[in-house]
Amino acid sequence: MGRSSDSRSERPGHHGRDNPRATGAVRLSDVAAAAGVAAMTVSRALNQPELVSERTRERVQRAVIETGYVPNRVAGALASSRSKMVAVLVPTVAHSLFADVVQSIIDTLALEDYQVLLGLTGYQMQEEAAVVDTVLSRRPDAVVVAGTRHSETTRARLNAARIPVVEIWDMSDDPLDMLIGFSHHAVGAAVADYLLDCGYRRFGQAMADDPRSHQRADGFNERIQNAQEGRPDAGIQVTTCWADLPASLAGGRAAAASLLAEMPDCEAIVCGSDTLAMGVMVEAQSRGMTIPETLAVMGFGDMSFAAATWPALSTVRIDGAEIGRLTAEHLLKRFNAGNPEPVNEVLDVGFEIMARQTTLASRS
Amino acid sequence: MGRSSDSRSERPGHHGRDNPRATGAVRLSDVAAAAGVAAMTVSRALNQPELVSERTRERVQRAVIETGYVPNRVAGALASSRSKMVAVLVPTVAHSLFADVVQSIIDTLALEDYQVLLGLTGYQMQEEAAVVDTVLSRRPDAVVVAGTRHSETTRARLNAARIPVVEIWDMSDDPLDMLIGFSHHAVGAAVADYLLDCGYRRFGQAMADDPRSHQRADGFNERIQNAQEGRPDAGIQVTTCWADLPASLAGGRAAAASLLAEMPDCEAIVCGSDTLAMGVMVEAQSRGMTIPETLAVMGFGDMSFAAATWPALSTVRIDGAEIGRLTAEHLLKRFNAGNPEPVNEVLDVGFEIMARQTTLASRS
DNA sequence: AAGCGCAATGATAGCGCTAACATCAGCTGG
DNA sequence: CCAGCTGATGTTAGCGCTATCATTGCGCTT
Repeated sequence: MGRSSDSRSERPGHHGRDNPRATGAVRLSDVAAAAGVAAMTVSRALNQPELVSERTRERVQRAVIETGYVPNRVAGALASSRSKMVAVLVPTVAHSLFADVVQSIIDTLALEDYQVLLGLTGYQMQEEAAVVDTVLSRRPDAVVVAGTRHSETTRARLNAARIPVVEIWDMSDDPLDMLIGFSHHAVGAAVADYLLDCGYRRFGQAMADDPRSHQRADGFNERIQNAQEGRPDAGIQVTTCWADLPASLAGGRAAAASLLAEMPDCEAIVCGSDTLAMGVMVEAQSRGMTIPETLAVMGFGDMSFAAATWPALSTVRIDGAEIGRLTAEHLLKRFNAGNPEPVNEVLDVGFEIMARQTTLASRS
Repeated sequence: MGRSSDSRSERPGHHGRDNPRATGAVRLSDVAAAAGVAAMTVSRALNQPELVSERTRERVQRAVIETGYVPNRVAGALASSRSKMVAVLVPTVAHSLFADVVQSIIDTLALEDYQVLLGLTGYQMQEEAAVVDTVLSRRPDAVVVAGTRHSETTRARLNAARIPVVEIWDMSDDPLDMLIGFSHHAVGAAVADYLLDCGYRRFGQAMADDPRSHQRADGFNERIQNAQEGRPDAGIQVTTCWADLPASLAGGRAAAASLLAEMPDCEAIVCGSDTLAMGVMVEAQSRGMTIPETLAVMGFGDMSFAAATWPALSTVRIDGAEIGRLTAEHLLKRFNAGNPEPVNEVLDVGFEIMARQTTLASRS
């Protein structure tokens, strides 16, 4: 059975690598030659194995290992117009909330061999527009973007791309396509309800100066307004301090100092993030104020350290991993259904108030 | 000056979009037609504007806006074998240390319009090998990978790719190419020196069970060994407890409980991360132990909350953002130099012991 | 035995871009 | 007055893969 490669004049020793534009890497055709089949058969054996006989599949597999072939998905994507990439755009990843979402999206998409192109938008719309253009030039199969407030250009470009788009982390009545998030406005309102219920009346707000924090502040303020309209003599007061981005512990300390200067008898400070809340606590404790007796503190995010501060931080829990998982699962479903049409669906994953020790449930 | 498009029989109304494989998106040739130049000229106007006359450049610019053209970099990458993508592989992004590095890499690379393909390797070598193969199939212009311990396949594949590789976050004498990080072993030794210096003798270790933590533990133990050889009667003891991944507050509590059970008179607990350290503190405080008087605690990472715990956590500071920036800058330099040859260089960015309140500088 | 369906494989023609070379006008200098 | 250069632009031929259609061989029906 010695194989006779005698009369094959096609292969003159070097593998056609005399072309100056070739990359030098092993190609599909090299594997095909090694396996003694056509290039197309190798492509199928790798991408739709069920269409290839077992015998051939094995031969191809062996040839792949033998040649050390690493598929070129750039070429594949061009030919098939499916890139198996999902662009994920978040303001920052150096913040555990978004990091959780990203981690969970990547993990879930990896199950079906999709990869993530990560773009950081900062907190500015203009930056977002630029990043959207850049990632769309990679022809991703879908885009995940944090937030619902986009510039007109951004919306137009995303629509023109005719790929699934998932907006996350916010609520909106008018999604571009799929929307998975929670209402920041509702969070603010729920926090207001909770604290009013506890009996607090004189509030400080230490918020980061980004759109989502503004929504939560609005929700909070509206609910406070309502409460006041009911009983004009309730004596409810709110003072707000906007901290610079990115939200930091130092920013929280500064905000607390400013709030306490303006409103020395402040009873509770509502914070835009757990990090700011920690800063507030440090500042208060450094002034000898006891928490929660003299000053209550409320965070946002339920970051890993929140349960471990002393006293343990009351906060609002958001399940970023869940948002990420749902997002990825939705996309995989869409991909497999082969339907790029917008679904115009909204999924509210909600939130949870974690009443711990920095707020007093009933201060008589 | 009405332009006469009379005798041009080439364009029959529809723009050649009858081809079933065309994506329907605006192409370079559409822009070229709109601008009245050749496709190649548009390509140059966008990518090497200095080669095109100002008049033409402006006309092209106008045509791009008019048509809403978004370049197809998949095709561009295939044709030029430069993808303008950098693959970044880290164990996880849901950990502020790595998140800082990733953030900083993305931000810096964005300056020259490079994008990041993010891969998560978990903490397992096998996973890493799979992820490396997947990302290499996208033909990135460089790979950044956390860690220096790779499987043989991984090393072979990275070498075969003939692109710059930067290993980060660890030290090694034998880098694949560029290496930017710090020595975990040295961190362990430095922590041991510091704590011995403070006067501590009976140590617990609460470490996460990953390779880097092992290196730090080894460094710590070796230094302790040395100290003991000098004076055999010093009475130095070390007990170690390995916590499950991912490192969590709860894991820290459990580890502390286990260590204190085994070594009730433990004086100081060295932790694999700030998160574990917080868990240890919570557990200790819940038992009424005072920190640092009864029990000292040392963290690792100097995460944002470390300075804000009560008492403030002594820890080891790593500048992830700096590592990321240096990595990205090195790569940009390599890209511009057009040199894919390995440089075999090692850059140690070091670390800093942050002595705060959970350790006592001189007890006794 | 002819006809059909089906599974497996092959040949061909692009995907949308850019490298490499070709062309062409305008200009210089001997 | 034309070879020789320079700068701007055009033409051609792929990059390495996959969609699509064509081909082949085999078993089954009637």
